[in-house]
Amino acid sequence: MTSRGEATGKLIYEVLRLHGRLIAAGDTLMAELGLSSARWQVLGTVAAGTRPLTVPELARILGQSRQSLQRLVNEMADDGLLRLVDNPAHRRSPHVEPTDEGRRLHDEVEARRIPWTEGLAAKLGDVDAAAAARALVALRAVLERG
Amino acid sequence: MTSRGEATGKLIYEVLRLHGRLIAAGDTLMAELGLSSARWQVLGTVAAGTRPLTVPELARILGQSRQSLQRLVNEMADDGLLRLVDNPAHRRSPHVEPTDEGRRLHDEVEARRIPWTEGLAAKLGDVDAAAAARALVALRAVLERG
DNA sequence: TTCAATATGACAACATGTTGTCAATTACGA
DNA sequence: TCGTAATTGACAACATGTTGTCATATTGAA
Repeated sequence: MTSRGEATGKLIYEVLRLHGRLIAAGDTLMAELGLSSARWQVLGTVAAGTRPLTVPELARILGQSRQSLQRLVNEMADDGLLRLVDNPAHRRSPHVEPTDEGRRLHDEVEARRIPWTEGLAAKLGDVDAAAAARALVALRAVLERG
Repeated sequence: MTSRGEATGKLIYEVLRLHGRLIAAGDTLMAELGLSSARWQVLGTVAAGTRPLTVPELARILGQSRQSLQRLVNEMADDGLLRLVDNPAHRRSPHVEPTDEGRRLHDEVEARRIPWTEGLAAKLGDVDAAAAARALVALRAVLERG
């Protein structure tokens, strides 16, 4: 094992370890809103997007299976957070949009997420989060290519 | 939102996006061995450890709930991969150890994981994976404290 | 030593994620 | 244009993860 290999393996291991703690923290932070981490991730992606997305596109962005996202989106639509609107470019695959209630909830998510993130950033001191994020983007790109 | 906050938020978002792809890649890589990502993570942590671990310790290391790990460990013990041995320091909470079959499987996991990781590392070019891993460790430490 | 707080295993209910399958639609090259 | 390959939604089966609860064991402070 080369030292570069060791470092990459460590990075992957840390991504796996961090994930559970981020989900737990997110669930706690948004519990008052009745939103799970899975749901505010979807809401955030849909609400922040500049262009409308279909369910399969959402799944690719979030790195999950098409079927998982389909079910989650259907449930969130049933709950009045999302709306499926005609996609002129594809008769079968509608665009996913937040409803007014979805947008309102997303605003509340952001109102909690931003100060929480700022708190983390402050405690991170001089850690270069931007460089780390770029490394993760690069790793994701490699995984998506191969 | 400060620029440090933005960077931390981006880092968190990328951890969430990357996780699904790593699980998928791991499942594919180890499918021949009949091991899911959840199982080879447990096997790796138990097999690599210098000291024996209890189920709650494993859960804390992997960032998951005690109950999830308990079930997974019980199932893997039923399948002959793990063994629960008396813990002199705690009558109720036994140590989790790999069986011979578990160790053999772990060796095969490593025989697949290492070249796969080296391949990723090579494709990552001059990305500083070690620095990124240190940033994730720091972020995890902050989450675990707060 | 005693006793309250904490930790642990077991179980249940549920949310979230995976794969596989199928029919229908869409995309694309010959 | 035609025909095949890829995409999509729906459904089912299952793995993995969460929380809550309970009884029991362990720990630590008075």
